[in-house]
Amino acid sequence: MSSDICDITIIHQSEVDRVAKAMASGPSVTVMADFLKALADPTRLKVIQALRHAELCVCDLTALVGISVSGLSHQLRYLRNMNIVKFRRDGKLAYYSLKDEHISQLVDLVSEHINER
Amino acid sequence: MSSDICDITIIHQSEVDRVAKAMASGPSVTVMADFLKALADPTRLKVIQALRHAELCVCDLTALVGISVSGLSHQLRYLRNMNIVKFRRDGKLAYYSLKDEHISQLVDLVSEHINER
DNA sequence: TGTACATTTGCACAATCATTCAAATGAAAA
DNA sequence: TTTTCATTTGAATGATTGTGCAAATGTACA
Repeated sequence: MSSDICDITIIHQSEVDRVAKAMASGPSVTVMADFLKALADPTRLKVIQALRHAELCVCDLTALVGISVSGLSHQLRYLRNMNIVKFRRDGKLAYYSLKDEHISQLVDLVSEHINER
Repeated sequence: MSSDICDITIIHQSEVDRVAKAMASGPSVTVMADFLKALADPTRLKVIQALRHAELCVCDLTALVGISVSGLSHQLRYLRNMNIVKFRRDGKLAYYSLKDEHISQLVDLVSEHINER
């Protein structure tokens, strides 16, 4: 059983309908992809891994991550906008830390997944 | 207490050392980032979400994802290389499915995280 | 064999993005 | 105030990547 819609050939129409309905619930893939994109970068991942162990200022993070100060600052703003990290200012220094525990869980799950192959 | 190394200013040397040591264990951030990158795209996420509900052939996936057949094929190869999906051939059709349960867990965790804000 | 259809592949292009440099801002000390 | 240092911002650039088109491959059927 097959049918044509807008140049797209659908082989199993009923299955497609069923899956399409199931996919409709839950957050949009765009939002999810944007969030995952925030984690899918070596520099940002290093920042997150570092902040799991301590609250750190920008220049200390720079040493740990191995990037220019300004490059790091760009990434920190990115992570701030995505609600992944927060910061507080103490004199001349800005201290960054993780915003909540979800991120740690996710990173752990990814670690496990990679170790298990 | 501060010191200079290669133009990088470290403010809290002992903290940096401690965190650097803690970060050394576990899979490399590059590998983790590559894996996350495979999920951090709306098209690929749609594919994954669809395959969570059924094993599907390429043309059915095309209809569900809303992309050209060749574009989808490129992404499927990508996901295959990353060991995220597998496929079997049945006559002219290629049926794709998720390779293991880790991916589903991860997607669920991301969904939850997004819903909780 | 040749035809028809599903899928893959190679190439090209537009868009996104991570990074650096230079300049600006914030904040404390002199 | 001026100076000094930590951090942020804006602009520019090189690299990566998601996508579609056209051609090639795989597979079954006539």
